[in-house]
Amino acid sequence: MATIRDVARLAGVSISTVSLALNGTGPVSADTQKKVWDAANAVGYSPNPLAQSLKIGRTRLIGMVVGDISNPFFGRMLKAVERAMLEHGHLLVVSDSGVDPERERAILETLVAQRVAGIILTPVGTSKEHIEFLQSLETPMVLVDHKLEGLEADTITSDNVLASAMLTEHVIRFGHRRIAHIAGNAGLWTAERRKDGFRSTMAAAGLDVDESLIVDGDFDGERAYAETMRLLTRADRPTAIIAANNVMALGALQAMIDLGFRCPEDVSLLTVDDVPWGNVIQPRITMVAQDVDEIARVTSDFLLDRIRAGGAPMPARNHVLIPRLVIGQSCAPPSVP
Amino acid sequence: MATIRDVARLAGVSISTVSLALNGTGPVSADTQKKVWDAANAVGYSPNPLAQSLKIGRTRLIGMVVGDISNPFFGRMLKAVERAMLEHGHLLVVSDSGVDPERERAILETLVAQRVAGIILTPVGTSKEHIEFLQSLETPMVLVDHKLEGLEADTITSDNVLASAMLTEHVIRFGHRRIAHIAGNAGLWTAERRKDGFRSTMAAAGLDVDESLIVDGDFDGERAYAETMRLLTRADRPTAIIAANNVMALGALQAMIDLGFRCPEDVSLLTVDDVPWGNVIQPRITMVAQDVDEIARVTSDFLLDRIRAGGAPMPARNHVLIPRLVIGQSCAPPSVP
DNA sequence: CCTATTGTTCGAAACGGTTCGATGCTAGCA
DNA sequence: TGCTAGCATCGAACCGTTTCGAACAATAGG
Repeated sequence: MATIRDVARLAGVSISTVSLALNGTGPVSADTQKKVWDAANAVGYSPNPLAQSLKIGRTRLIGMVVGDISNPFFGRMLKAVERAMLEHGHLLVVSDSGVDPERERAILETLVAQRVAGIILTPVGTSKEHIEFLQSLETPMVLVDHKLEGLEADTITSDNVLASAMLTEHVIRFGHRRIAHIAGNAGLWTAERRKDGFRSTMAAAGLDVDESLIVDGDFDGERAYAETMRLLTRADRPTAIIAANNVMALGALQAMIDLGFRCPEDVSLLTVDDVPWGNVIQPRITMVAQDVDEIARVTSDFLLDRIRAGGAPMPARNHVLIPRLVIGQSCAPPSVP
Repeated sequence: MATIRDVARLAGVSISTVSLALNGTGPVSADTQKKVWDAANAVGYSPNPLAQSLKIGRTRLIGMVVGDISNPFFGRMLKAVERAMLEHGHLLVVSDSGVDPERERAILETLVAQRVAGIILTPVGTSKEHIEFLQSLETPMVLVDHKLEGLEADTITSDNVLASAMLTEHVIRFGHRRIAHIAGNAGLWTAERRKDGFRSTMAAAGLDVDESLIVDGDFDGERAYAETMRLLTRADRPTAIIAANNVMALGALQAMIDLGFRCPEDVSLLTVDDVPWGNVIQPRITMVAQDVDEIARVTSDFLLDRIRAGGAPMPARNHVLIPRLVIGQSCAPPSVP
């Protein structure tokens, strides 16, 4: 591969002049400018990003760390973010933390060692040390989906309380009283907020919350399947289920089907987050949807702004998405009132 | 961040000795060894990968370029590959070529400039120049899903002819005669082979192939939706549809639902590739499935082998997956024989 | 005619590692 | 005792850039 020296030799100037000319930094006379560009084209020169990065101290890589890469919700976001970043000359490094704080931390350390330009993170660690660790990172960072109390950072989140409140409100209006909630990982901000929204709406409607109907599904399809099995085989089974995310809703639906329950005739089902190919799934599940493209756009914008700022202190911004209720066919009045 | 010089100073040795000791290359006495390690731990040293890569000439990054990142099939593969690579100290850079050869080429050039250690590619370019371009790359590379005639490279593919042959055979046995095929992008190896399998099986069964029933769906859900709409509103509509991939099958199913056709009573549907959450979709679609984990494993193994070989010539290996027919409830005898 | 100014260009020092040839030292052997 | 091997360590070059202060020529001002 041609180096800056080859260009300098051919153009008959020093390598510093080549650098100045090609980067447009520093004053260079018009004809030198031309000589250098011609030489660069002649030898097919393109600068070695490694050498540049070593000198500059940072690369043009962006690290993206999420809990579960294979969640299709993430896939759609990934696509939009990747495109936006590529337009600005950034490449995307993706990693899966497997919802494991230890792993998340190890990956982040690797990314920082790699001198990535910025980090997009769906944080799963919530301990005090973990937050201090995140705070200590110099790298520009935006948090998606979760928010961490006590961490000063840009965030893009949904109004999670509102999201599950909307679902709860909706299903209550159908006359349901025994409503189950399949929650996400205990301790995770998003999961807790959705739980809060469920509880407070139930309370506001004057309904007792049976704590045994709030189960932990770990944002995982299999786990949700098992928990739903357990819920629906109880004598006092719930008449409606609200899942805290799409994957768990599908797990729950699977369990219903396998047990021979009809949805919505026997059990109503609602979920937070869009379901992949939701409209070919029967019944169409009633949900609150988030605009993935909006998330991707804001995430990219926030991060690019911070990168441009070059580490200069910036007030943390917080973008809250307003969820939208999408009515499907998965809700009906309870069969046994 | 601590550099090798800090370690050398603290340990009272030269930086070359530190490098030798830490990397285990070169002879180092036992107590020097210890001094160096202690010093390294004391200052919290970790080598700068940029500096290493600049010297070595390659990074520990792996580039992965596919046609559509957001395809859930890819998401599952990504997860497995990322994990395998991380275990070997590699990070994964993902890119979406959008099934555009120009874009694919630009991305590959960027990756090569970045000195990635290896490339996983789902190639979409098929022109002669494109193949020559790929051949000219020095970087270790494996091709997934598609194979390019005339390109000497490791490949992981399905027996695509067999895959669609199995589906065609299956649906013929139900008594169908007018069978449509929604194919992938014209010219793409995988798409053509699947088309071949369809045609040859029809011919072998003594059935005429109505060429107007073979439509181009570009491996795209929306496109497939539109084409299915067109197919099913014809007077001589087909009684069965074979989609060349999962996303197109879902698009086709959506079209059927929207037109008020019942599946399988009115139209049978079959597909190549697993469908995300296929078992909650009604009806369960009959398909030939590929083992994603096997693809991911073999892909990682092939690439890691090549990276280990350090660019030394190796015969190209070719792994062919045998597809497995998974019977669903989306096939029935034709309603109008 | 000398100096100050301006506009270009250059040399050299980083950035943080790896690697190879040279060097110093000790031990073994004649 | 002198010579050679062999082991451990070191110095320096190098990977390919950026950047900064210095040098230089030409022009303007006094």
